[in-house]
Amino acid sequence: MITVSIVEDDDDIRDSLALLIDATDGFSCVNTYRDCWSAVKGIDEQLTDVVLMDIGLPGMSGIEGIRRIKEKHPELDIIVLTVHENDEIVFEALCAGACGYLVKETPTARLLEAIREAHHGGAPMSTQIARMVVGSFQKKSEHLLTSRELEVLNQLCKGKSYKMIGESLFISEETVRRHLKSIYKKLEVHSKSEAVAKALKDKLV
Amino acid sequence: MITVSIVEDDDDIRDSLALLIDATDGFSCVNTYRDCWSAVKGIDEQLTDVVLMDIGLPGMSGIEGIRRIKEKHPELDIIVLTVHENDEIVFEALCAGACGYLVKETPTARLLEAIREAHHGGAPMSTQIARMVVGSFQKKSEHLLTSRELEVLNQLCKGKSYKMIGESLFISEETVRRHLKSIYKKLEVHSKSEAVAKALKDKLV
DNA sequence: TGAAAAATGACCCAATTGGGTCATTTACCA
DNA sequence: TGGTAAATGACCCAATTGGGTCATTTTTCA
Repeated sequence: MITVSIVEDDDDIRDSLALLIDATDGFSCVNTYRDCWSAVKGIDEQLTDVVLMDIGLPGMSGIEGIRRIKEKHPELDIIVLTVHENDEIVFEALCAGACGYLVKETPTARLLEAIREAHHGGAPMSTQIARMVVGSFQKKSEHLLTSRELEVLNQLCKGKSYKMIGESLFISEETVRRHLKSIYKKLEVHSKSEAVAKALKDKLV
Repeated sequence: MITVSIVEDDDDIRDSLALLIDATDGFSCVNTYRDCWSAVKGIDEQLTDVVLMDIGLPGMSGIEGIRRIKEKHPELDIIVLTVHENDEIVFEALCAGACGYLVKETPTARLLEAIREAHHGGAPMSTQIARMVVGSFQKKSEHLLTSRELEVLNQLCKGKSYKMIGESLFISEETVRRHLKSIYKKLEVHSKSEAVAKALKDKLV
């Protein structure tokens, strides 16, 4: 028996979800919440296996709610159930600790399967979301930097000093400085740390 | 009709995969390769929709092969098909440009579905892999750093100088230095760029 | 083959950083 | 309620960095 909590402000949707889950063999909807505050508090006392969570809620944002719930109960699986298929929100939700992301139009059969999947260590997502997530790993191949500059930037991201980079690449420290100047200009940054931050965030290395 | 290439060094597996795909309605196995070199060259001349790729190959590593193929044909979908369910390799493959990752034991029905899914903009993965991928977004909540130190580190990752961090957090530059010293000791680093690299790689911020 | 791009190296100087020591106040927990 | 951790601030000094200018060689490609 998989126990489920629902966080959803729309009364109709919340009730019909609860009804569906309770009516299905192997599932039990233990409690429902209309906002994040009560969910964070309620789940503390009445823990469930899976949480279905809307994130377009009034009051505390769903993202913050996910963060707080996962903070106290890391083993719990949270599936986001929402109308937003916006890039930013998907990644924020996953970073906050959601393990799955479905749009509300998901057919009930798939929704039940997703709950099962989440509880068994999976990460239920729509195919579009999955591609977005996987795509976020791919490097941006900016032809902006030359290959030598990329090598230097790479070393920089390992925390090396000019001197050490020079030794690694068998060039003088001065040449490292030359490359760095060029890199800074192209990336529009003014310090090592900014360059490293940009390189890692934009997956240049 | 979805066209498929196969890269796989084991003759038996390669042939039976090709046979399966050709025997299925809506699929056509256009060519097969026993190593990455010939695949990179061959796919140039005979482009397909999807590539099934083993990555435990002799010669050029499958990862490098993925990188080279995607470099020339970014629109092509590469599904890794392997026995390795090793963390590192999964992420390397995805970073290199693979859109899906399946283990070789995958039932044929699921494999065909995965090819279809990849071609329609999805990212076919086993449930365990999907969770690994999603899990990689979650922050490591190291209690190592104090909350104030995390704030400072956060600013540092935006490329700010001590002076600017001090202004942002309404503390003196000297106090920023104090926190940085403590952060460096805890993270075992010795420069801003190393700290930024560690913070971003380990998702501390 | 000849121009453009890339890679190499040097010098100067001000600003920033890294590491050391010392000290006070606030917050929290046992 | 008393000790410990956290947060704040200061000074010193050597090393590193960032930005400027200048110049040569090698590679690449039209």
